[in-house]
Amino acid sequence: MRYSREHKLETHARIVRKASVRIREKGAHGIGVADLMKDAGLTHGGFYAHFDSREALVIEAFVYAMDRSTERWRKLAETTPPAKRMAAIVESYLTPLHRDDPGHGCAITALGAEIARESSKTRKAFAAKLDQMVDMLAEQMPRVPRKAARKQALAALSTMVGALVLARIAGSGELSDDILAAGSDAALGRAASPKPTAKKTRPRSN
Amino acid sequence: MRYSREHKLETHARIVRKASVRIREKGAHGIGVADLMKDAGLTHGGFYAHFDSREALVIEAFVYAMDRSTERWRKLAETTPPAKRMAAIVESYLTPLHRDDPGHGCAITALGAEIARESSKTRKAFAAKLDQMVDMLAEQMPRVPRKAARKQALAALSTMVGALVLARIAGSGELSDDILAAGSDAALGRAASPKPTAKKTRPRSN
DNA sequence: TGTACATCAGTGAACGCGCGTTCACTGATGTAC
DNA sequence: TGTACATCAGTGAACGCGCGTTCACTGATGTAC
Repeated sequence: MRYSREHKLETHARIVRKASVRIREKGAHGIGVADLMKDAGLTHGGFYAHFDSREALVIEAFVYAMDRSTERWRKLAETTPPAKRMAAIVESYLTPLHRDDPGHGCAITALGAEIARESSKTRKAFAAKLDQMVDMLAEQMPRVPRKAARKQALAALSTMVGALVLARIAGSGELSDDILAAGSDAALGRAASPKPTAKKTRPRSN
Repeated sequence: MRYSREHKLETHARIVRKASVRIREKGAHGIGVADLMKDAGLTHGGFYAHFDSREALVIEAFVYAMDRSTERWRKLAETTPPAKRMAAIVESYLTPLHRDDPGHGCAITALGAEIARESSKTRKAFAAKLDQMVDMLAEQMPRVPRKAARKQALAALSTMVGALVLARIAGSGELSDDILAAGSDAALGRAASPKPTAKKTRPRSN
């Protein structure tokens, strides 16, 4: 063989890694095979030595991005006291930094709506990774029964994803910053209840 | 003129109306000019008698969709007692019906992430309509100061949009229904707080 | 009122371009002897 | 160990196709007289 087995795996991984950034930046259909290969330092002709189709790369790139997010959150949780874990995750998510750099951010926000329209195969790969991510989040809720923890995780993730989508639409002005703040408070149960006269909960210390 | 002035306005409106459905279904780049014109009962050559560019139609179609959503919510609010207005809006939003019919649903969820990547002109048109929608939602919160009402509206809308995105990724199984339920509760402040030992707030009656 | 003309929404062929994919070829390296 | 051969990741030209856009033309209707 011209190159060692390792070399091919490394090249493959590099294409996926670079593509996962560019696809999050430009959308699942926003960048072509030739440009993606160029980003990895190659020419487009070699693409099909690594992937059956463009769609196969999109799936791999998405899975890579989701695994990195989940892993980053797990590490963040490990180095944070249990009671503050969700807050640490939510607050690292709803930042101007994340809003302004979709290429290195959450793949759900960058690609979610688009992927929901892809082939059943692509959507299912996406759904499986989403499920893993929710499980990981649910694990960060100490002393909450598994089912309730998952529900809280789903609610928090919904708010996080929605707030980031809205903030990106709003650009980078005051409205956008307000959205990030409102999303953080809501995801952490700090927001005033929509019932107008409800008092704010004062959580017991733990 | 071959056709009356009215006729042209009607045709224009019909193209926009049909396109707004198809674009929400297929994505901002998911359907071509020829198919969009076909949907309106025309051939593609006539397109540029109505629009400067494809992008101009995308903007009009998006604006149309946002106006319809805002208007529908306003009407729903009018026929609902003040204390139940947000609940009525949220619960009509997070349904399997809405999840499974993006073409007639919320344009933010269907197109948000994609539009955030478009030209500045398109994104700003989007942001202006988002702002209007948030204002309308904030008005549905009786006896809450304007600023707090807007914050609550932003939080609720974030949760609604995020939950619908996640539900669409999840497809139509159990996970998907769980997401809708968790999103509804969270958007209405009914969710348990992420702080594990906090008591649920009992809102004063009003 | 009736007639000749001007208008322009709509048609359908054609354009140039970019895309995903294919293919014959290359040449550095692994492998067999 | 040294040499001849086989492999296959990567190259770059070419393919077919669909897209947004342009354009010459049509013909029903509004308008001027």
